[in-house]
Amino acid sequence: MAAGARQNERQSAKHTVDAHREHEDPQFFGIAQLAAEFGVTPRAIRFYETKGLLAPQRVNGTRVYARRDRARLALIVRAKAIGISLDEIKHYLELYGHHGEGRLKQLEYVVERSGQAIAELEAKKLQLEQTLEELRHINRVCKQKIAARKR
Amino acid sequence: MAAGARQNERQSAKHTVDAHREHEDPQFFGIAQLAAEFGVTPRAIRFYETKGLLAPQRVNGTRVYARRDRARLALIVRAKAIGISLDEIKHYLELYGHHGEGRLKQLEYVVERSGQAIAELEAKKLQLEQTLEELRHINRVCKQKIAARKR
DNA sequence: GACTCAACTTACGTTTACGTCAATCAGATT
DNA sequence: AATCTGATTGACGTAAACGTAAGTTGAGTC
Repeated sequence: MAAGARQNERQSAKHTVDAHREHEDPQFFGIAQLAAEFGVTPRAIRFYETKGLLAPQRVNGTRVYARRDRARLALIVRAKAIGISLDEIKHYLELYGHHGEGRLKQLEYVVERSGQAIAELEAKKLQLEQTLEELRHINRVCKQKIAARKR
Repeated sequence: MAAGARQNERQSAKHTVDAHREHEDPQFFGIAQLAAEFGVTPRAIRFYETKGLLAPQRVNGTRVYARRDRARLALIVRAKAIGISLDEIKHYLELYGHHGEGRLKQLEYVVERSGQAIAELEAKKLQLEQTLEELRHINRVCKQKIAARKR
């Protein structure tokens, strides 16, 4: 992964332009690029867009993702991995978006919502740790039994 | 919750029997009881059964859950809260079931599978911690901004 | 200007995890 | 005996999160 950065080089009229961009961080990304990088399908990314989680610019219809969009996608993928629904993720993303410029009322709202989100995730974390404990116990016990039999 | 233990007392022919059982842990549970205790619907519990996650005894067709079944349900509910699919949960439950009596081959299988499960859950935990960090950051920053405005 | 190729849209199919509804049936109550 | 309660079994419906297929469009290439 993260292989989308260095594409196979081809000779073309714009290779000099490419050359002087070679060591910059890419500013924009295509849908397939991001899909490969984050291990999701382009279809999924378009789906997130229909759900209002992403809003890339269009260039003649083609989606062009800026680094902000890339960051949002990263958040989406991580949140999904934890088991958060897209609807919830949307709320989280709104938190990420609005904590810069808002009025006092808005800031307070963000504090409240993010507080809630933190509490919920911490609860999940506890559950997760407990299941992990139990699995580790099983693992340990079985290993001991195996060792006991080999003697 | 956990209110299923003390039911409203009623006068009946077996109140003496009830009396001498009053301070024991209940051995068996009904479907509605467990549903209330774990915050799921009876229909969901039956659904888990069709998926092979539970196998309560039947008394004239009525489901009667022993403490083992109750424990399994507890595991299911916890695992679900983390975002594990029922299919995966089924595998986990098989681990819980078989780590007592198995042959060496089976023990080794359990060690391997539980090792995998542990690795996956630890990955999830890392993701979760990162999202938590970010949310805490947002929360902190917003609180500071609010404090700054109030001065 | 035809071709290619990637990306687009529209629409329908699929899987997971249930909910809802209807009919039924066993036990307990009246 | 009739009724009421609580549980059971299908059958069907639904929402989320995509996948798949079919046809379209736009940007470069020859």
